[in-house]
Amino acid sequence: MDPKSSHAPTSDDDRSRSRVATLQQVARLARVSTATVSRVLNNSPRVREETRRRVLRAVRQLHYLPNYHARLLAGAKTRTLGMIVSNIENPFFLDIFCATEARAQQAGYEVVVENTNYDRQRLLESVRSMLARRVAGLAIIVSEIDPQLFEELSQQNLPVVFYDVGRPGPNMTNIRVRYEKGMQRVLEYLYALGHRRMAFVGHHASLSPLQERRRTFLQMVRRYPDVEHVTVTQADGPAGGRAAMNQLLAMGFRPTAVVCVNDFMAIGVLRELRDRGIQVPEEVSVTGFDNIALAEFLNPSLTTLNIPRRRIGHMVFELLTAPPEHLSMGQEIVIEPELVVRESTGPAPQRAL
Amino acid sequence: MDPKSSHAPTSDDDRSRSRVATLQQVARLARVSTATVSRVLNNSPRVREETRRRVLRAVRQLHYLPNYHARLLAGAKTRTLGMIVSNIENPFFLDIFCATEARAQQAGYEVVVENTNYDRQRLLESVRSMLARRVAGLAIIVSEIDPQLFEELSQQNLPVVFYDVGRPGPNMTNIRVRYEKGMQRVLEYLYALGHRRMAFVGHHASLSPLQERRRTFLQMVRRYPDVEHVTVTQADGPAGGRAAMNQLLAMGFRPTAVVCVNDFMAIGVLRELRDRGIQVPEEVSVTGFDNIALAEFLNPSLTTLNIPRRRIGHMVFELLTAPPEHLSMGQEIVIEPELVVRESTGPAPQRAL
DNA sequence: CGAATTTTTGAGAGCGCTCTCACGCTCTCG
DNA sequence: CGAGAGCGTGAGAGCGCTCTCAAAAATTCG
Repeated sequence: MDPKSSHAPTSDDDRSRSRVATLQQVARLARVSTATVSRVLNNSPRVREETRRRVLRAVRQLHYLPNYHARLLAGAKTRTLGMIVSNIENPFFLDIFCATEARAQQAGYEVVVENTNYDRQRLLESVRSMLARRVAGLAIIVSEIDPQLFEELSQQNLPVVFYDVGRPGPNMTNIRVRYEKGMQRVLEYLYALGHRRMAFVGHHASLSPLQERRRTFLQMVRRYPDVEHVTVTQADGPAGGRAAMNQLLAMGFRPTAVVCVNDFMAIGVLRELRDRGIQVPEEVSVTGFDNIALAEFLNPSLTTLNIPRRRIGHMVFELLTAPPEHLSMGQEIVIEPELVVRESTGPAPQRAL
Repeated sequence: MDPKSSHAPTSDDDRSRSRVATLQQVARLARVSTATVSRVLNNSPRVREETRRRVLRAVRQLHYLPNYHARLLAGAKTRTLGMIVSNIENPFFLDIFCATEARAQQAGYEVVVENTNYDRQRLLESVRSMLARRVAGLAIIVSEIDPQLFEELSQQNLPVVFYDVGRPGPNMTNIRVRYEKGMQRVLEYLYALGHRRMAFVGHHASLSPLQERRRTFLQMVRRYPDVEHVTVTQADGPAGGRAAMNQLLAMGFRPTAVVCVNDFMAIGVLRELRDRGIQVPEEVSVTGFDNIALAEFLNPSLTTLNIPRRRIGHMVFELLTAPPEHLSMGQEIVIEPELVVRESTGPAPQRAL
């Protein structure tokens, strides 16, 4: 607006400069020092009641709001945690985030999330951004991973929690889900029901942890020499699941059981089967993984493996905020998935179609 | 650890102090001034190639990462946007966030979200926290609202976008969905199908914008004097929807159509009906609002009103980052929901049960 | 009532960075 | 060959806050 709004110091009258008030201005208005204002804002008890009131009045009058960055820079301790997830649209990740957030909120912390979309590059960027923010702790709940990451992270003196992809180290905790155990349970269960033609629906084959899951499926299924099997891979999510089921059928493979890498994809598998008039579970059984809240609302409701996301979320918070000596040596927390049987699975059909 | 780690300047040897390197240290190692390091880090072209390399080597050697807070404090412009939502677990909000985030990411911005859980107090806290962070723009996508908010916000010279609950003003844009238009369409549609006993499933009766929706339903339905109707209220989400349907039936009211305030709740309504063996849409029709991605994956798939969340998300980004003169006067963007007919609705049953 | 405490307050030094100036250096050109 | 133009660089002043240290004010007590 003002063409001659120069950068010259406006001396006394600096109202016009920055739109927001500073501690300095509050102090001036309240006729006290900045130290005193700071004390009031931080609830230091060593302030006379009358002074406190005077300061608070000035704060209100100027619509003062402390500058978070200045505060941190000046030495206040952060109460911000960072969390990086692969796909926040997948309820699995979202639930963990929400659980951590709830705990954090309660304890006066904040948590900022970033989404990588299963992109290694973005993971690196996100980590750097979190470090630049000087978060008090960082949770890395992703499926992609980069060896470089460990190096960068171990340099920092920062509590880090990994999910699945990490390895314990100084200040680093890893939460590991015994995926193979879960897979084994599913396969045993399906085999016992008579299934001998199985498909695995996965996503993002290029990422090693996800690759791993596919491998686990293959490994486990080979224990049953009489089981035919096939694996397909699509994008994470219902649409990907649907595409996967489509692809499977297009290949001419007609499984009696479809094992999905997670519930989110299973939603799409279920949908595609219904579209084609294939009955679940009468003709095809479907399983997921995670036990997202939605699983029991689906029609048919989904047989899956439970992963205690709420517990994990809380654990993440505990680990990130624990006094450093508690976790300086690094540890690994192991979680066993439990089979939750619902409507989407049943005995294999008597005769092949 | 070191009991005598005093605050005395450690002169040359300050490696032991802060764990992370500073610009200063990088400058020292590279034998240049801090200004030059800053120039290199900010890709200023006016640096000799050799100097740049020397600096970058020092950066790598020290594992240097700029301190975001110091950077901002020193005058760099923020590339962080804030978004506050009522319930991030509701795909409606999540989709808007993701759409905004995607655009932001692309343009080199970040967006930090906060979740209020429909809590007025938390909304206020979140807004303050965002202001303290000095975000470049703030999107308030919530259903609760506080008159005090407008005052606080209009004080700041900050682009703000409201969804539904705002009113245009200086630097403030409001995105308004013509809810009543949507409701009208649904009711016309259902009426034409012969429905004469309808229920409305809402949530959070205490919040005026949500109250408003219930009121809109009542208002619209009264245009049809021969339609019996009832409204119930539960928590947002599938579980709430289920409880609502349960409550409805427990009241002895047997609707032929259930109009849900959003898709998220409709999921639960569908589930409860199926549990009770009530056929959808043969015996009861169900509608949602929002057209979340899941709607078409449900069984039966959900008739709903589309709200272009992706478009809204992009719009939010545009509005928050537009040059100030473009929106200094405030505007209101109006969105018309469109009916999307799927499987969950059909003609009213011939005779009452 | 003055000394000894205790409580309340202020001055000022940073925190780690950006940015403005001004300076030195290398070129160009009259 | 000297003046002027550019480029590359360094010095240093903040940004808005917290915190230490010491001084000032209030309170207590012999």
